[in-house]
Amino acid sequence: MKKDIKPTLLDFAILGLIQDQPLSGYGIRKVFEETAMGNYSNSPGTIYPAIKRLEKFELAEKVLQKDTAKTRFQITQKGLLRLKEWLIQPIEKKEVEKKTDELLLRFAFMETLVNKEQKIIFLHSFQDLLKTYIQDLQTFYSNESNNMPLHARLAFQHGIESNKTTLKWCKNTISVLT
Amino acid sequence: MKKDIKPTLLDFAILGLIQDQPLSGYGIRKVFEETAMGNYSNSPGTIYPAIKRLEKFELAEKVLQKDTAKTRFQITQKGLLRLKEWLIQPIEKKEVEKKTDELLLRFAFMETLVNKEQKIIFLHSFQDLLKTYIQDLQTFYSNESNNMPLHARLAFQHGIESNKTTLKWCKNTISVLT
DNA sequence: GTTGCCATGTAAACTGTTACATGATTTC
DNA sequence: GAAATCATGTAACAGTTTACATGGCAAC
Repeated sequence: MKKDIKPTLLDFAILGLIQDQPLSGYGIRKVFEETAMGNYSNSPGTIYPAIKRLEKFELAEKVLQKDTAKTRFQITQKGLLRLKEWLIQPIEKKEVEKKTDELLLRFAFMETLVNKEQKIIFLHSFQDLLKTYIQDLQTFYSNESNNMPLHARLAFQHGIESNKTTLKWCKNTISVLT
Repeated sequence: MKKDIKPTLLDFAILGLIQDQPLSGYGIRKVFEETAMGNYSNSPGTIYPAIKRLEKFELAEKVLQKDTAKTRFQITQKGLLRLKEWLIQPIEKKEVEKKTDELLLRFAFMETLVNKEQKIIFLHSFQDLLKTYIQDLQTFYSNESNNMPLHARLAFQHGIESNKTTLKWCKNTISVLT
């Protein structure tokens, strides 16, 4: 039992951050606190246990320090593999509908770890699923908007427009990468 | 101690749903599962404890049934007050930056519970905070984009475009309501 | 008559939040 | 030398997920 290692989204966010350069726990907290990156908690009670989890799973490890500087953590080989696996896993319908942010995070971390073909596959898949979803939303709206209260209708429109914006981004990003 | 009743976002989502018509636990689950509404868990282990919470706080109560039909829950007077309080609370910077969905949900639930002036105040506040945030993002982008990896840059652009879309929605919605 | 959905719940494990605690280093 | 920030952690608690369990009712 307990064969599967199931890192949380936060775990992957940390792995993605340390894929380039090692960071201290505090450094990670600062990134989550100060940059626009992610809605991840930057509280010590979240970050330090998460780092411990990654160490336990052998996805991250302490950097051997020469001097007595602060302890920093780097990604392991196993961690890189697991991160890459997460990055290139097929996109699910549910993710497009409710977890756009997570997909964007995955894209952001693909820079060096994923080859160009896989990036394009990812973006095309994202694009196609978005098209279908937008269609569904619009069909629903055509059929139901007369029965919907004004505010529900307006909020629904926001959903449609948001997804259209993401679709445009997909198109543009594909053309940038090609 | 334990004076404060702090409903979770899920609690408010349920309260908003039952502000009109009573629903059963299963009915609530179906809404979360089938409609585009919210990213809220529809698992029984989440919904039923949440309903119990609401009952404990006296924000929702069982509907007295004549026949032996399934138990449904309705919002109480206290629940309506608490919901309204949540709806009209001032928007914080952090919410605009990281919790757009929650703000949209609040707007969707305002239909009958909040008067027109308060709706407009809400939308103007949302709009103003968005303008500032977009400015900040663009300033950051101008200064830093040359140091940013391609994927980070592209993901960042998505963030800017998303917020612009929401800003447009605000403008349009204000004009619809006025 | 059995398959599938309606309907409600519980238990264990885990994650995340909040608050507390501590000490070093930097800045004014 | 006081205040702020760097830096790491722990403990209690609350909420969510996952899996399990159960029974009624409808359809075919």
